[in-house]
Amino acid sequence: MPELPEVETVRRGLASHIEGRQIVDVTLNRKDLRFPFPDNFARRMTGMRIAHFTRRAKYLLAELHAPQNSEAPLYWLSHLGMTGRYMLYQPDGGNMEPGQYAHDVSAETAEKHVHVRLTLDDGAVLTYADPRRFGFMDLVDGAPEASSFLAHLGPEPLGNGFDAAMLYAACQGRKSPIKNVLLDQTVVSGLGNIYVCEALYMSGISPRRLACNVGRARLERLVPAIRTVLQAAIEAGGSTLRDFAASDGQLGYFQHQFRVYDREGETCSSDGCHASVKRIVQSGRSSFFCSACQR
DNA sequence: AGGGGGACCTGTGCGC
DNA sequence: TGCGCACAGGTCCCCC
Repeated sequence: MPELPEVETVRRGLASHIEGRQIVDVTLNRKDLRFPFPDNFARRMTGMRIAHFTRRAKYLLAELHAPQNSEAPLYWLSHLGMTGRYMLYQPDGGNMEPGQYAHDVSAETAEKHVHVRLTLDDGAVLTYADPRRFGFMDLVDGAPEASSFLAHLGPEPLGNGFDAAMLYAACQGRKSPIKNVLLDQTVVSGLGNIYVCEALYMSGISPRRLACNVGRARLERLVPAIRTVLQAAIEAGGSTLRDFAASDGQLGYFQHQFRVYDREGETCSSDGCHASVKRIVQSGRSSFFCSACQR
């Protein structure tokens, strides 16, 4: 469940429960996901304490420390691919699954694809399920930003390094559609198909417009639109977290409403517009937009 | 060098 | 009810 807001929701949901905990057991049900697990993955994780659980783009990062020693930390990196999901089974029965998503398979189906199981020192069990196995995990020694997975990522879209000036620079000479540029994780990292469609709709820019033909004024609208769309989705995820906290994990489906994504044929939701939402395919992926509002 | 298309997987939902 | 096809949040890799 992959875009930045869902990954951030997973991070927020799990962080307070796993930070400070020691990993007492790691079980792998297979030797690979998208890539093989690194050598001695389970052995290297076992006994470590989870100090911080953070996010970079769509990656989750756990900083692990060996107890009673001050060696440099080890970083556990994971990416959810398209269908990865974490479940936390707590000893008091307050189970939780943060960050569910509209296209998820059922919980029962996900159960059949649990590939990793961590037991923590408070008795909680953290599982990772991933039916399509596009997700992956790695262990990183030293600075995680130097990892080959993170080294080439562009700035965080919600951070200070992302603004209209840098996006304008990135668009110069780019003959591909603006949509493709926004999906390029080396330009800005964390956006995916859904929120790019939503942000382009919100800022009135056609997904087909070539990046080199998007003027400064449009980019000045696009950047805050991206931020607004992501923030709203994170807040919607946060509201589901509260539902989960009060339940046994069966409630709180991710209810974020999309304005254009997956709404082909529906009437455009902009005031006074009676056009219908179109779907086209760009670089093999669906784009949803209003050809009247977006130019 | 940049960009497009295929590959990696399984599940789901639709039309016939 | 069953079968086949299209499609799904991502990104890596090859080839033009």
